[in-house]
Amino acid sequence: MANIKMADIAKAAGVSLATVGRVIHNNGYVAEAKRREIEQIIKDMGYVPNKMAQSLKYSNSKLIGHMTIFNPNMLYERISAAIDHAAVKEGYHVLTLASHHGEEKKQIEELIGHRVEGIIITSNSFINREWVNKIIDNNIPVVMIERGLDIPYVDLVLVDDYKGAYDTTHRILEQGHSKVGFIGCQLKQEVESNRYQGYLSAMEDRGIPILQELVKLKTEYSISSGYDAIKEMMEGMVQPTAVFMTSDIFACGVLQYLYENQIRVPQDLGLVGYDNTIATMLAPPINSVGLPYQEIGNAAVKLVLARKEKSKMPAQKIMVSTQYIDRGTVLHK
Amino acid sequence: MANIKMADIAKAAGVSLATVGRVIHNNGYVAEAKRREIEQIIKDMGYVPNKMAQSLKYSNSKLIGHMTIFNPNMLYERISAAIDHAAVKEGYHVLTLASHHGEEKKQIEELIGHRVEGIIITSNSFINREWVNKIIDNNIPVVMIERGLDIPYVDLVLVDDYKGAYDTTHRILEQGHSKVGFIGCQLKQEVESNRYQGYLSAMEDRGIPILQELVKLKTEYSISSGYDAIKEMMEGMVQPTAVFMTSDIFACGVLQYLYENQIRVPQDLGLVGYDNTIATMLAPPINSVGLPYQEIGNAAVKLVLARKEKSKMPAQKIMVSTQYIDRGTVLHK
DNA sequence: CTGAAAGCGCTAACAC
DNA sequence: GTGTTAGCGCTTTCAG
Repeated sequence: MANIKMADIAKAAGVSLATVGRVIHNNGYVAEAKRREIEQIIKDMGYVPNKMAQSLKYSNSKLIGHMTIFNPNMLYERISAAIDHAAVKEGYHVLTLASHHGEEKKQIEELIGHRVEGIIITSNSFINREWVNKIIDNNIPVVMIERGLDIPYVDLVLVDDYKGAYDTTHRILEQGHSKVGFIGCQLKQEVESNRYQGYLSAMEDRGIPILQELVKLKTEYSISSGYDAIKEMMEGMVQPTAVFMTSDIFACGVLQYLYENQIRVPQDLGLVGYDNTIATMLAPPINSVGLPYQEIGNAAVKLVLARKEKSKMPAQKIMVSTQYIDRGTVLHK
Repeated sequence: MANIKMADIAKAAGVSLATVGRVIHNNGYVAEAKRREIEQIIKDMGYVPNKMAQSLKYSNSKLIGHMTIFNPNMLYERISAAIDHAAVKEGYHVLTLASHHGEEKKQIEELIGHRVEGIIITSNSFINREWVNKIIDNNIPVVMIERGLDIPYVDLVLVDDYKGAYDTTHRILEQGHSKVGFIGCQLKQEVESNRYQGYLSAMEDRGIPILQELVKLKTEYSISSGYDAIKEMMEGMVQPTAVFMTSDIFACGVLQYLYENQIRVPQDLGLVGYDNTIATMLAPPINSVGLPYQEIGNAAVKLVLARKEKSKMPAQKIMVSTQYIDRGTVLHK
């Protein structure tokens, strides 16, 4: 009762492969009685078409590759889920490879080997042009999410981080705060500098001077970086009345420091995170800048499939907007 | 420059398919010069063997299916990553389908269609015997993680939750606490009743009466359930001095309530969570009962591959142990 | 209305 | 040392 193939059905029904095929695909003419009989046999024997054989025949795998990197916060999980969801809607499945840095090249070969019809790369800072070009050379569409390289024919799904940071900072300022701290990551990529620029511009547009003591750029997104950053700030010369962080993961460390030192949120200090992943789990749940995960997943899959059709169309860039989630952790001053 | 196949290499090198095959698989005799030449051509043309064709030929897909359910905490992510890791070590890839309840049947058909060589089902409470049997009928090994059904030939990777809960409760009691609260989920499956029983037994073994006011069994694992549970407890007749929760996600809600009410951890109340996923992110980071994720992933993959060889061996059951992670959130009383 | 047969890309047994 | 060929499971055109 295992590994039934079309031929088994055909034999059992005393017909040819072609007839079974017609029944399965509901096309061509098959005598009604025979059709019903064959359908019954298929059900009884539990036959399921072999996708590998189909793929080989059609020269399409109905597979999309997703490369991502393990992430301290839950971005990866959210986007992965969104891509899965979007892909299934289009009749595709996703082969996800979550890499530890260093395995990228092998992974790309695996995906090409599987003849995936597109590769989505999420927020990977380590991918290099050479590998991406290898994918392109294989005529496989590449879509990069959140962190993109400017490569011909590589489509991008980007988050409007500048606006996200600007608007958020602006809101905090409108609440009457002026000592607004910033905790972010070093400016090695656009994501980081966009968020930082958004903060700077919003401050400047209000004519509020930037105090270097209130700006902390750490080397990595981590709980301890958040802890260290807020500690430095609070023990420094100037104390913030509100802090904007470019990741919820920073907020974890920040809240741990504040907890130890009995500094209350939002009474003593206002807080806003980014990504809106962990924000809701914290005590207190904090305001955060949310990304439209499903929209990102849909866009990425759409771009992959579009480029399959027209591989030489100019690179598309889809920009999605963030949404400010207000949980009351910034008080009016 | 796209979709190179063996025949292209053969033609470019002026040799037959067989010779190219020998070079690729490094077997048989090929003149050294020719071998080198062909290797160069393969590299230049960026040829990567088509796994679908190989799979069809070998009748093996080198794919393992993983079915999981979206989970409020991060269990899914952790186990998924561990399985991926273990599978790759064995030369397999994982097709992960994270279901929203209701799609299970279709998903199983997809996996069978892909001729996966095994299916791992993680902590899914909704899967039913009929579907699992359909998989077995297709001669595909099934391994269930954390929540298993007692079905012939279905291997299980279980967590020793009874011991995890017993030991944890025991430790808390040894710290001098006696009013130890319990926040868990309704006892619909073994996981839940094992954890509850562990708590009960540890209490009883110490001769400490169970106070119903200190036991809260909620309908779901969620932040708000944790919040409600602790609220009920703290506003009730008897207050706990420490609380054991069967999931870190409960701890989120608990800490939110405590924060609002200025109840300090661990000074006013001791706290221990479960899963050790979110525990480290909280303020304060709390003690938690950790699962050996990589061990679970390894075991699941090992069982799948073993059963591929001997499909009729009696069902195996691998029991893994939890580990208490102490972050100091239970004080000596 | 139904069947025969070619071919998707690859492997390996067999022949030279 | 190297080439020819059958066949993995499926689809589909072309003949009947």
